[in-house]
Amino acid sequence: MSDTGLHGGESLLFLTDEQLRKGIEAMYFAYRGFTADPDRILGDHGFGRAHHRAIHFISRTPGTTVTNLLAILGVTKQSLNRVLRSLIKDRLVESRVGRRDRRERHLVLTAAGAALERELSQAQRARMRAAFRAAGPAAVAGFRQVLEAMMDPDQRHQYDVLKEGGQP
Amino acid sequence: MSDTGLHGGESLLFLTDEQLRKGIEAMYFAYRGFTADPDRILGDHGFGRAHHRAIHFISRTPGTTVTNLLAILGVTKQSLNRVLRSLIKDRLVESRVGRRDRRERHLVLTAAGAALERELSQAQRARMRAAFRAAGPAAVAGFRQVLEAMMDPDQRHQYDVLKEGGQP
DNA sequence: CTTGGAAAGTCAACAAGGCTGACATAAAAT
DNA sequence: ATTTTATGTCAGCCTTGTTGACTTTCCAAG
Repeated sequence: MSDTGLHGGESLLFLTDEQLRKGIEAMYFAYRGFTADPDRILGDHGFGRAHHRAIHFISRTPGTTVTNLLAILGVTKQSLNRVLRSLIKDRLVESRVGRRDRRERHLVLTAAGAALERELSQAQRARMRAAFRAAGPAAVAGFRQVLEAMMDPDQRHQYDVLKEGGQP
Repeated sequence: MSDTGLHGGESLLFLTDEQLRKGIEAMYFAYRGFTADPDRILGDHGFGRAHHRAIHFISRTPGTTVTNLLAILGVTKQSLNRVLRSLIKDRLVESRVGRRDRRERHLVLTAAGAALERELSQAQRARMRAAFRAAGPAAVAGFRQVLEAMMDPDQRHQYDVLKEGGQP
């Protein structure tokens, strides 16, 4: 652990149940704000949050396979498949049969898909930017530290792979 | 449009699209960790996340009315009613007719309801505590600042009312 | 080469929990 | 007496999760 520096008679007041409860409620209300703008946009286009997640991660790692996406999203392939099918039908995502392994489907956004992705991520970034700016760089660093410590190890791994990787 | 507003000589590197994207993904993966433990417990008991939210806020403000809960949770009364009905049927929540205003229903947890609430909140606090401890007090302060800045104003108001209030 | 299993993806059906709309009742407010 | 408010209920729809059964494709052991 990151040298908690909590020994001797140090104050652990930030670990009281009361402080934890505030953290829990902050997480709950903030997440609703976090998803509010994309949800509105998606509703206008006739999609849901599940579509957003697929679009986001396909945009992040173009050409990813269904199995890969499954690991990131942590849902069943049947559930993902339904979402993917509607995105493909509406020409936002293209599914390409793998060249080496023809069982695989490689997923990429079409121009229309990329346009929706931009619309969604711009809205979400705008809110995040406002929050970051209001809180300042030091707070942002703390925010990220706590969130990373809160992830399940598996999810944390998915996050880390994306974190620095990006599109090479 | 990275580096939206570099003025003066100030470094706004923490507001680049790349940093914002990491914040967005951190929020997504962390929220999954945040809900993972309660979801497991709820599944064992045959309830869902919606029941958890109701139980949590009834526990926080015992005797609260349905309308009040509606404002906090931001769902329709039909949706909340379905959840409440099953909680009442299973004797986790008690609905008491208002004394002053007999249209109102005041909601309180039964002993069984309080027991489940403890089980859920202990699990959730344990994870939050581990994350807080790993990140340290300064990070926790930043975490809360960013989350509060990310809330919608209405939600922020609900949060503030609860924040200091507790049970009077 | 064949065959048997594993991996990738698809289809069908069900459940939870959102939503809207319409309506009922009781009590408070005017 | 009338209107408004708080609550509850029925019916029906949608999204998004689930499990089970199935096909296609690949690969490796015989």
